[in-house]
Amino acid sequence: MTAKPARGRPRAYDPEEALAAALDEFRRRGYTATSLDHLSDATKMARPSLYAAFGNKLEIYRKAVRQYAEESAERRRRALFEEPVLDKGLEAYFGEIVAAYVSKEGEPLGCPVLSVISGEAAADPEIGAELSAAVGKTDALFLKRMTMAAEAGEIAPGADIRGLAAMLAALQHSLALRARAGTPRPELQAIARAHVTLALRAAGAARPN
Amino acid sequence: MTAKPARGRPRAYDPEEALAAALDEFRRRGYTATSLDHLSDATKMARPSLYAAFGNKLEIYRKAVRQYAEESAERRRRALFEEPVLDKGLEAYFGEIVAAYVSKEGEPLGCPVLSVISGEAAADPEIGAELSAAVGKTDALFLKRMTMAAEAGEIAPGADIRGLAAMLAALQHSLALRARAGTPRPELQAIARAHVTLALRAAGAARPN
DNA sequence: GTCATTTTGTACCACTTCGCAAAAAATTAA
DNA sequence: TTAATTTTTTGCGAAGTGGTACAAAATGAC
Repeated sequence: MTAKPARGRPRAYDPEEALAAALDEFRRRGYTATSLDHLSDATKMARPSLYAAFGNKLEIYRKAVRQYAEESAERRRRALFEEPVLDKGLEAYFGEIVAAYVSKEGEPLGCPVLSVISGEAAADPEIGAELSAAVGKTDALFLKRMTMAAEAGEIAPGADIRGLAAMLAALQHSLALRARAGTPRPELQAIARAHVTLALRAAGAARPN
Repeated sequence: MTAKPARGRPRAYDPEEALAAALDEFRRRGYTATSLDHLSDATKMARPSLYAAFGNKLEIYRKAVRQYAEESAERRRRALFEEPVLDKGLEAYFGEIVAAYVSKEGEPLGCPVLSVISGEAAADPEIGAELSAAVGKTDALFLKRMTMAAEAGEIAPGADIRGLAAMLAALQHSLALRARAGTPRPELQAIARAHVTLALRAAGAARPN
């Protein structure tokens, strides 16, 4: 990843930083309310540069989300799967989720996807697809983990694997929404813990507490 | 509620119909993406009439939501409380929720509040308050119902009342989001049923099935 | 009919929106 | 130096934004 010497005028911005700044802007304002001028200010790139580098508004958003997902979601996936004990894996996963849904300054901003494009998803098919894909990925993740847990005998035989996965996804959706509504971080953590505990009890799991 | 003879030129619109049409527009497009022109078209009211009748955009939205809430949320509240058996009450409640989150034509549009203003809630304090209030009302509703159930001995003594209430609220949040992402009605129903069943099991409730 | 009253319709305001064309600047290669 | 290449900068344009002023229209009261 060393910088190539390039040929023409060197670019005055770092694409990764720019996309991170753009995502932050989207996260604060919502998709539609974020204008290219806002993005231009946040990234310190002139509008035509933005356009040349990333494309139109939707493409900027998509690229910003992809960068975020590759960095953040991967860490969450590991938290969920590299811990063999289901209870602890879920604890770690939702710890990462809560951390991701709160800004560095502590503001509960919610999810860069769920909390940001929900409003536009019904009217714009492309954005609808984006939201649907995000939901689907989370579902698949939990379904896989619950299947693993069932095979490992961590949850009662005959338990409703799909239902349990959906129940955990619901927690994630709820955390995104609550964060967006301003619920502070400690409360989000408490909600996550209680929900996981109850879900495991419903699963007939080996009692953690 | 009979129409008063009034004095000046009679209004050419029905306020209730206009607010319903406005809410539908908000629901389809999201808050920011819905312009006064869109509302003007949908309600067949000229923009100045809209303004004179309901106020600015945010007030139009608020009044449209209030009308929806008074009509729809009241029915849900009754479904939840007038059925003494917890299981059946929850079934009825979420049946109403799913119905409300799908349009008459069958399009899964989500919640007129949760799915519509989530994007704007972080940037605009007034909208943030609106979202927060909506979340809080649902929480209070479930908390009250679970407290009743505990007193009636429908759930295990010492059960986590707050946690269970939050878990049911999470289902509602998840249904709003999934509907917004295009999940068809039968699937929403199935998700709701499974979630309620699992939540009741976690509560140590009298087994329904 | 005439007046007061209320709603409607037309037109407009200042501002913002996305997107782009074209020129200027900064660099490497020759 | 000159040429080639890439990025930045300036500025524009057509459309849309929320909001409003003001005259025209439609009614009941007198």
